[in-house]
Amino acid sequence: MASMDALSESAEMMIKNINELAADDKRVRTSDLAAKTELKPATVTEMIQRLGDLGLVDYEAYHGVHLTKQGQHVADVIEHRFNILERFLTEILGVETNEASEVACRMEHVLTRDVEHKLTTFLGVDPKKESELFCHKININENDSPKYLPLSNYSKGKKGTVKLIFEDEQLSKILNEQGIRPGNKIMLKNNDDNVYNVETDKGKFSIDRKTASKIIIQN
Amino acid sequence: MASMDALSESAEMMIKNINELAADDKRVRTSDLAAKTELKPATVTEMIQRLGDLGLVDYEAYHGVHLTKQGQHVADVIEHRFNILERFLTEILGVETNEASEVACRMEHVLTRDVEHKLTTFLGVDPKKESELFCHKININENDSPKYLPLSNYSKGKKGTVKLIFEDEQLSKILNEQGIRPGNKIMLKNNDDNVYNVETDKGKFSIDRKTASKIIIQN
DNA sequence: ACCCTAATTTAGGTTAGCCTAAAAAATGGG
DNA sequence: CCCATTTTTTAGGCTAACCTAAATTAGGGT
Repeated sequence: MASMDALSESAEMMIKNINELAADDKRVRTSDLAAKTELKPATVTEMIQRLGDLGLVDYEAYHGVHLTKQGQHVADVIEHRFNILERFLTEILGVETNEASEVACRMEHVLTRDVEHKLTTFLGVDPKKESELFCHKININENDSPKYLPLSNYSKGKKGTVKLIFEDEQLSKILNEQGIRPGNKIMLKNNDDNVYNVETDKGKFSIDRKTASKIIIQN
Repeated sequence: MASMDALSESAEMMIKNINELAADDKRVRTSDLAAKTELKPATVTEMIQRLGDLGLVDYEAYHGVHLTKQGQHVADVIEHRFNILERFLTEILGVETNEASEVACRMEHVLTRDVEHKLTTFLGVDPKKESELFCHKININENDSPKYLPLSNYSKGKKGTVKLIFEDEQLSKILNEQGIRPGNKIMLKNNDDNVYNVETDKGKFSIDRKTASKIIIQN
């Protein structure tokens, strides 16, 4: 499989754009790609021919392109990298949307798989969902993740110690009574998008996602 | 001035390497740059001539290069971007050092000023500068003999200024973001044996005792 | 079915960024 | 102070990624 790392930024951008223009499996036309990428049609032709040689697109002269399975995989990876970078820039750093898009669009080409995975974990997306994207499974190593994480980013079964609870005094009091307080042990039993089921020495509790994001745990 | 954004990654890398090889204002030799960049000497010559045309280096045939004021500025920006990216990758994401360096080295060329600043803020003050700040400020204050106490020794209702946070870099970053950082005001609202409820200009937080003991406050 | 237009490709040019090989300049030991 | 060795530059070549202009093909309207 043509390793991603071998692809130039231009090539990756072309694949990304092909993917974004591909409506219900239809072949994407040269002129549409030219418009989207702001390149001249002749340049697009040259590029998609090269991508064809690499087996990333199915190119037929005068009849546009279609991503191959390999090409689709590359597109998925790029798209995911763009999304997490954009989320990081806007949600965590507070960068304005347009600028975040632009920067994410340039950074997406230099992320490694490991950094991508760790950033994803940091942002709180279930890494298992992510791993479906890849043919070969990522080994989700327990001890290579960041040491301090919001409860909302914890994965099922993980245990840790509460370090810090943000913001809400009222809430803090309630959590306190349930044994969720700085210094105490906590374990995330399981969760879905909105509900985090945890266990402390006081028993079992269900916490909503927003609240969970304010509870920092040390593993 | 030649806007940074106009520079290619290669050009920026060359400037970075010139800067790193420049010992006490001496001119940097082509062969040393070739060794460091793993490019051929002929390629280095070509590049530094182009940088010379851009006014970023002072190039004299057969006598190496020296960064101009403009070139030095570019080098400083790149270096700073590299440092914060590397710190983010290692300290926040937990990426292994070698990989963090490599990724930071590729990302440093695509950061905007705004993202650079926001990431810097996110990471907080450079720990080295932090300790300087600590040393300088100790004697500046107060008719009252200033007291330096760990937060864990503070009594209810007492206000003070955070001076130093010990030991834990990871945790330090988190505290930093919440306004618990050297120089900032903090107030202990109340506490029991294990939980310290404090207020800063960023809001209210609960901190465990062990953590509180690492936060030194000046009243 | 044919032609015209729009879409596409080919042909050929440019620049940055790399290379090798050859020429030129610096340098230092006798 | 001279020449042999090392360092640097020049000359010339290559590829990716862009371009324009010209040739080619596709496809719709009559």
